Amino acid sequence: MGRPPCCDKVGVKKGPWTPEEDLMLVSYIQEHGAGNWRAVPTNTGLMRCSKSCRLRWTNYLRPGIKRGNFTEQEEKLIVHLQALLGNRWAAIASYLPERTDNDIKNYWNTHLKKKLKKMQAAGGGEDGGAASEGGGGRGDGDGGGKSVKAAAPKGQWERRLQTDIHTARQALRDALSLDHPDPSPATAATPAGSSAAYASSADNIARLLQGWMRPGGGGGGNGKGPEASGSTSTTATTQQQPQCSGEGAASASASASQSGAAAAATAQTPECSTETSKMATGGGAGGPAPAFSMLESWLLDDGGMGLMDVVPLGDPSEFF
DNA sequence: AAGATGTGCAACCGCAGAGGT
DNA sequence: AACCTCTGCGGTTGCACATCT
Repeated sequence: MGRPPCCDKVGVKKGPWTPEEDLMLVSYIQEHGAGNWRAVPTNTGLMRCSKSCRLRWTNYLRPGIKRGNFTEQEEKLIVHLQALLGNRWAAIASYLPERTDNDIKNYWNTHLKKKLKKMQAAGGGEDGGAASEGGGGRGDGDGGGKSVKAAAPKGQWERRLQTDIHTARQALRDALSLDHPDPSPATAATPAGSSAAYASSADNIARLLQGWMRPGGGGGGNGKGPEASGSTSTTATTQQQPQCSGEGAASASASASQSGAAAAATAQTPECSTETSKMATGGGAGGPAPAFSMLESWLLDDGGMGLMDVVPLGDPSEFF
């Protein structure tokens, strides 16, 4: 008996999401929490496949997602991790809690791959670490990925990470030491044009999210945080972050970029931008997943405490 | 100014693993 | 133990926007 399709192909809407659909999805998740995706289309009346809803949420609407403007530091991390882990974007994304695997994957395919190729063509380039590490195995990342795959059962990337942890540490140390502590210039250097593309009319969604994230409960809707399981761990992390509406706006708005609306970026409050920059420098006290500072302290801590010692295997993101 | 080409991003598809019955 | 359903992941595609001629 063949497996039934995840959703009926007939009557299922495809293509870009409209702000209205986003709203419906967000308000549903707000009430019921993320999860049980199967029920989402039925309960919301969305003519979307459950998978599509989940994807939309995890890649886009979920609070705490940073979009565009990859910093140099992030870039290097990605390059190194890709060299180590291959195209295991979800695993890589767990090191960058504010980024989605899709985002990282896209960024790799559109920017980094070319960049590395260029560097290699130029004879190594400044990012020697990545280039050399990637060297043979990189290619399209398949080499690395497959070799790792062969070593361990698929879907058990946490274990593989644990196995690779020493190499990963080394690579991360390289990546971070190559870097200037302040990533912001890279961000600032990015042409405003691209970020403007994220402007949208969906700031109503942003407001919705804002209102949602404010309650002291620490976000995550009803605290269900169903996505906190397994490899979607990044979600759990980001949901704990004190949310800045700007972030929400940025995420919620991208769809709107397709409907060509106005700038939701304006919804960003001054405090929020401060928070955001704090996050960027890893100096954010208290809340916002200072990924890099944590990474750095982890790296600096040579006392033999592995990442996995700190983070329960099932949810590595809690480390951040 | 208009058309052609290139680039980037959001979304879809199919497969595989995990968990439940 | 076997089967079924749901969820997550990675690869790929198509569209919209930007840049160039």
